[in-house]
Parts: sequence; C-alpha cells; structure tokens
Amino acid sequence: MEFRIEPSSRVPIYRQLADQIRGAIATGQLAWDERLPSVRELSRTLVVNPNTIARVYLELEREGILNTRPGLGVFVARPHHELTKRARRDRLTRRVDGLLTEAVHLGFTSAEVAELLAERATRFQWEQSGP
Amino acid sequence: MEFRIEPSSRVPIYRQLADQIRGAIATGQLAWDERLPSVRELSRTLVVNPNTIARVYLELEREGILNTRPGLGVFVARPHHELTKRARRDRLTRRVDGLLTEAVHLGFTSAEVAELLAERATRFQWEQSGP
Amino acid sequence: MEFRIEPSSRVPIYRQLADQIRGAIATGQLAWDERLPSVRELSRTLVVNPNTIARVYLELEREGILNTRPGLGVFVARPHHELTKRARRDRLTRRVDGLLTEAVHLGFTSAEVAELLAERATRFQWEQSGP
Amino acid sequence: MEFRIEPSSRVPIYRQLADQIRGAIATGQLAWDERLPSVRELSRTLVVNPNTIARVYLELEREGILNTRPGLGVFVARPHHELTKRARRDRLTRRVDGLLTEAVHLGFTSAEVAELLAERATRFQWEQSGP
DNA sequence: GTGGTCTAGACCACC
DNA sequence: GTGGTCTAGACCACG
Repeated sequence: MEFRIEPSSRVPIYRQLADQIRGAIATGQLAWDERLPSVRELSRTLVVNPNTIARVYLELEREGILNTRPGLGVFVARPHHELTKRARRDRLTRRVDGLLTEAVHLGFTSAEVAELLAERATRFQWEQSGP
Repeated sequence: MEFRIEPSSRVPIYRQLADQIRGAIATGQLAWDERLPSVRELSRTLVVNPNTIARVYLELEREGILNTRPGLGVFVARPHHELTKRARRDRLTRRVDGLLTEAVHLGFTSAEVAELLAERATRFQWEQSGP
Repeated sequence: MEFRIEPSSRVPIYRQLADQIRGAIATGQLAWDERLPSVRELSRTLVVNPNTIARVYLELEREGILNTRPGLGVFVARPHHELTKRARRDRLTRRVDGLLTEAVHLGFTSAEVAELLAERATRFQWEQSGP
Repeated sequence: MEFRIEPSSRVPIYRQLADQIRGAIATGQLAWDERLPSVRELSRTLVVNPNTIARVYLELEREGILNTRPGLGVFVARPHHELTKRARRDRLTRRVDGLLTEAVHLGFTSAEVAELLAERATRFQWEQSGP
C-alpha cells in the first residue's frame, strides 16, 4: 500500500494522509488487522515531519478505525458504527447536498451524477446488507 | 432568503456562508438576477464583520456565480461553464470519491447512498439536457 | 526577484503586485516551484500590510498560478489550462481590442503595434507548439 | 450607433461606456463631427443614471476626443496626439506587456497572439503613415 | 517559523 | 446609499 502527498494542494498534509488511509480501508486496499507503516518509516517515505504522521494515526485511532499495539505497530481496526442511524444519515445528507450543489454549478445533469456515483462505487468495499 | 451562521463550528464563517449561497442558488431558492442582501445589511443580520461578508461575495464573484454592480448591490449571475469537460469531471469525481469513502465508514450500503442521492437530487435545479 | 509598489498610483496595491507576479512568471523571472517571499517578509520589504500581500497570494492561488504549502511558504505552480478554448480566446480577444483601441487613440499605425508586440514577445516564455 | 452596457461586468458602467465610445471612434463606427445621443436620450436607452452619462461625456471631452456645443449636443472631435512620442510608446508598451502576460497564462503561443492581433486590427481605422 | 481567519475601523469610488 | 481597498492587530492551524 502506497500513499502519496500532493504538497501543491491547499488541503493540509495531515488531512490528505488521513483521507487516503480512510479511503484505502473503504476500498479494501487495506484489510482489517493489516499493519500500517511505522511513523518513522512513513515519515521518510513521504518526506513529511514525523509529528504529522503521528498526529494522523492518533486522529484515526480516536475515530476507531486504527489500533495501536505498543511495540508492534499500528493496525487497521474494524470500524464499529457507533453513531445513531439518525446522526449517520444526517451527516451523509449534508455531504450529498454539497456534492449536488457543486454538480449543478459544474453544469452536470442529475443523471450524469448518478451514473458517475454508480461507476465509482464499484471501487469501494461495501457492507453486506444482512439476510 | 435567510442565512444562518454557526460560530461555534470549526468551519470558517466565510465558508459556511459561501456554501449556503452556492446551495441556495443550486436549489433555486435564489433565482438568477435576484439581489442578495447588501454587505452591511447581512453583516448586521448575522452579526459578522462586513469584511467577512465582502470576502464571500468576492470569492463567489470570482467563481462566476455572483456579480457586483457598484452602487446597486450584488446579484445572482447565470453560471457559464468556462471549464473544460475534463476539468469539470475531475473535480466532480474527487468529490464523489470523498462521499463514498465517508459512506463506507458510516456503514451505508452502496444502494442506500444511491437512493439518498436520488432523493436529495429532486430538490435541486438541473440544466435541461438539450434536445 | 524584486517587486516594487507605487503607492501614489491610482492602481490598488494588491493589483500592482499581482500584475508584477503574473508578469514575472510569464517572462520566466520566476520559475516553476520557486518559492516566493513569505507574506510577512514581503510585507516588511514593501512596507505594505501583511493582509494585502496575503490577499494577492490568495487571488493568484485561486487563478492556479501559485500554490500554498502551509508552514512552508508560497510557490509558483505550473499553470494548467482548465478553461475551454472558447473562454480563453474570448478573454484574449477582449484584451486585444482594448489594446488596439488605445493604439489608435495614441496615433500609432497597425504596423507599429504589430512590431512592438513582436519585439516585446521575445521577453516572454511561450509554450512549445507540439510536434 | 448603439451602445450596450453589461451590468454583470465588474467594470463600472461609466468606464464601459467610455471604452465603447473610444472604441467606436477608433474603428470608425463614429465619424469625426458625428453627433452622439443626448445625455437624457442615452440615459433612457441604457437605463442608466443621467449623471453617469454626463460624467462619461465630460471625461471624454477632457481627453479631447469629444466636443460639446451648447444647445446643439455632443460631437466627435478629431483626436490630437499631444503626448510626446516617448510617453505614447511607454504607455502602449505597458499595455502590450499586460496582453502578453495574460496570453502566456492562457496557454497561447506568440504566433497565435500575433495572428489574433492582425485579425482584429482590420476592424480598426488607422492613421495613414503619410509621406 | 509559516499562512488562515476574523475583527474594527478608516477612506475612497460609484450611483 | 452601495461596494472596494487598506491598515492594525488578534488568535489559530500547520510543520
């Protein structure tokens, strides 16, 4: 698993990295219990301050999607959905509305957005809708 | 048309307001050529510094969705899509991927996301796909 | 690279500076990835408020010709042309017509304008017309 | 001769109109000694404050390209080039450099700029380079 | 150290 | 009245 930082972006490095790790887990490129590179190792690879890497790992651990085992390293945890259904839906709705707003301004039709979403969705790993 | 600011949010005021205005235009709550509140008026209403309002209006004007007529006020412009198809699609794809990543972490299925998108999309004003 | 501000000019400081930076990049005096003076440094050098400098950098970043790496500084970005061919040509045509109007009023002949343009053009760095 | 105002432009109305009149004279659409619409007439046509029209006429009269004959109206005067050759060339050079800077950023080649200039120049009325 | 955000208040241009 | 520009100075995020 390789991470890349785009310094030319306005997005802070720590958030770029956090988003990539979240995305990698969401798409299955990083499996549960898989070990992530150490802080020092990733710091050297990305030419980024070690503090920045440590901060990202800490933040993701607080979110419950990473797990530090002292002396062993940092591992992918199975995300447990702690929020209420209502809270989770609200959060997603806000994000959907932001997407739709930008889509309108970019001149897309609603069908084009739905199509693009369906296409990209195939790259992600979804939970099974239980029997 | 009413705007609301959440000062306790970590999102900067200017971005909260900009997002609301973009959204209001995309959903048709603000029509083309409609006049927005003056800088000073909105500044009083929201209890926000006039410079912050002016900054939002300037940013949206540079994006081409507002236009200023000095001495008269600020108005909603019809967006003209100056960006290349490639640039517009890239921008939307980035946003879609962000949405899908969050959806996975929140424990939604891909069908649920598609459904939510379809539902919210009805609130927006889309371009006609010309005959 | 040195910048100069003419405070007595009717042209706003922020635009004087923005024009100089755009020009410096177009002529190659500022190279891609080159670092610009920090906001505070340039503020001291030009005896101009830091906010004014920051505003210029922000504007040029939105135009895509600068990019900011928080904590590191501001750098020259390689411009990527996101605009459609139509939009770019319209913009240039408007500028050409303005130039020609002024040239006529100043009493130049069209040959003189073409000659001056050719002469000045040698100072700028042009894209290669692909093979 | 018809004038048009673009309120969606950031350019002040008075300057839009002044530029159009200068341009119309430069291209020969307005001939020497031709009468312009009265302040009130143009004010009604463009739906613009009469003060704004009056201001434009006054400014152009100061530049020496219009001529007011009380009781009769406003007429096109023959522009007399009062500036020194050096001053006129400096002014044009600044404008040419601005054009070239924008052209580079828009991704044009120098040949394309020269071609566009030549094409647009045919619409303007140039002084004869008299023997 | 770097830039980002916000406030307060001044003065000017435009209508 | 409107917005545009600039200054001064505070506090925060980022590396």
